[in-house]
Amino acid sequence: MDFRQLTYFLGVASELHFSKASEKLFIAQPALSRQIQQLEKELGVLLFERDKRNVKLTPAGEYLSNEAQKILSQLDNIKHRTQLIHNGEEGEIRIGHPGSAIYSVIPPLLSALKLFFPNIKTNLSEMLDSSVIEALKKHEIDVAFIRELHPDKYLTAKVVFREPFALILPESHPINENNFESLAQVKNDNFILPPRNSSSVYHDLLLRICEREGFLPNIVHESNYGATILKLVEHNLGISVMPISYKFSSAMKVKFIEMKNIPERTNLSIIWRKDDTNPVLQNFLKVSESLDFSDARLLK
Amino acid sequence: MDFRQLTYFLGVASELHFSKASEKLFIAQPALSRQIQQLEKELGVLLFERDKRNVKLTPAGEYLSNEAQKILSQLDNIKHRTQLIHNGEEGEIRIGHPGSAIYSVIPPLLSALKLFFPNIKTNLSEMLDSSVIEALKKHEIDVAFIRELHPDKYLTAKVVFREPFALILPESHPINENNFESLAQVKNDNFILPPRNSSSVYHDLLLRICEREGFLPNIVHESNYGATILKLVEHNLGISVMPISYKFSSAMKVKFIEMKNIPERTNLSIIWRKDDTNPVLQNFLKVSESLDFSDARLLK
DNA sequence: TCAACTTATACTTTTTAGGCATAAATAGAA
DNA sequence: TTCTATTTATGCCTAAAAAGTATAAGTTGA
Repeated sequence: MDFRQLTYFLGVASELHFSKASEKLFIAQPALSRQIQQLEKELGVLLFERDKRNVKLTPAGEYLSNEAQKILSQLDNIKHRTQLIHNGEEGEIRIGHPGSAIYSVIPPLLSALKLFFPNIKTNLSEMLDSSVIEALKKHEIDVAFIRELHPDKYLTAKVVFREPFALILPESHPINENNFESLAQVKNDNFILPPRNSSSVYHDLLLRICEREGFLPNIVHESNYGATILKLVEHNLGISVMPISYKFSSAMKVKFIEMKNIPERTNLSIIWRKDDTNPVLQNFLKVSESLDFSDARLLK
Repeated sequence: MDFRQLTYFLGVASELHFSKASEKLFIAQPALSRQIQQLEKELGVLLFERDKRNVKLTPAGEYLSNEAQKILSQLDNIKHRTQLIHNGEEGEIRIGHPGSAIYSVIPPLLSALKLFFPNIKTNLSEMLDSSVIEALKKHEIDVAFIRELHPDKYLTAKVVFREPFALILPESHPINENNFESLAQVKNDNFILPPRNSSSVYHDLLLRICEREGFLPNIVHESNYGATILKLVEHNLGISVMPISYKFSSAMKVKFIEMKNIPERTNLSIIWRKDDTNPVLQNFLKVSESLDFSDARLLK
């Protein structure tokens, strides 16, 4: 039994006339008769009752006709969806990202993705930089946003977004936007940062600036998550340095003082497996390239 | 695309190795390679990523693999069920019958059918003799039980059950099993019967016997349905004559006096379209032939 | 009884699938 | 680095299957 025979069978079943059906199917009548005979022989089932004048479906033929119709239309659907997947228009992409990306690149990116590829589903996993590489290599995610780059033979990364740092202070702190000039002003404050091993950017930045300003910061608390750090600052347990985009993340009572006058910026890079040919990933990368993640657009 | 190609595709998809798959599929490796290429070309979709060393499914191939598996197993199922229908082991048979048959042949027949052909469904329609012929010819039913035979070119009928008549009397009536001898004893009673046009057996029977006994019955009520007639008798509105099997039909307060001493019997025949080749019907007829609808078994 | 119509069969041609030999590419061993 | 083993792809030929043409055979209705 093959699809051709089923199609022929449906042709005869709908015409109930071999000659007419053969015309519609663009084959000769004897060829059609023989294919039907063959199908009947293979199944061991009489599908049509025919005399020299009339053709009608047997109950088994009736059943097969309904089912064959269904299965052929299913098959069309499968073909079509297979093609969509091939073109990367349908499927899922699993994205790893630091918590902060939720306040910057992710919303516009998902909007654009939805616009151009409405049938691509996304699966977002918030994860620390330290987990991203492993998750990619284990195929647990397909693409990620990451702050720090570790060049890797099997991965490609590309900076998509740069943003300045902000000094995070409790509301009661004497420093404010107007009187802030340099980090030296808070050299006696306690600092709260992510642990060095999970994300070195803050440490390195802080240490670099402090060094420039001639002091060594006193780190008193550590936490992996931005929201936790903000909460600790709010409760007067210390001050911090974070990417400015966290400003839009919550309604905590802390001050964000953008450090415009220092050259350091935090990069957000997109990273994926170099050899990943998944068309959904390719489309995801295209969309992300097409977007201009300028500070202006994201931070207003 | 045909089933062969899908089967080959599934073979490669499960082995992820063309040479091994070709062995399992009992064809040469180049033939397999070419069939897969052909499938890919027809779909316009790369199904496998292959270098000279490794073969793996693309996302589209992954999808197709799942779907193809489903559709091929569906197809197996369809083949199987088509064969069952061909053998008359699956399907539905629509049965027309007089109300009285529910109290005689139908229960043992349905039990036997269930036993031998558990996948045949039945659809019972109670109908008057007068509707049966038309319903059969309109293909509204496939087989029927009928009391009166009207020989018909397109129908075949066969007597399956004979039963004696009973005189139906209200409980208060002076005649009883012991003192009943002949219908002449009730020649002055009022009779309740089905209308002549819908079922002549009762009329004809009654008239024949009465004629023999030398009187003309007084028919005062008519009703098509046995239960109605019984109710009217119960309420003392007259007496009736009905097949003895109604005795087991209800708990109405009426007396059934079997008229053993008269030769007349009512026949119940099975009737179907002579040219109906529906295998379910054939099996139904076989089962019904295999049963012995003797009075003894049914009326105890 | 014959003409018209419809499906089936016989035979031939065309198309497609499959087999064999081998090329091409690559990983891993020597 | 070179060679060998392994694996998929390609070229070419053969075999099988499908489709075409002509026509037989059976049936209906004029």
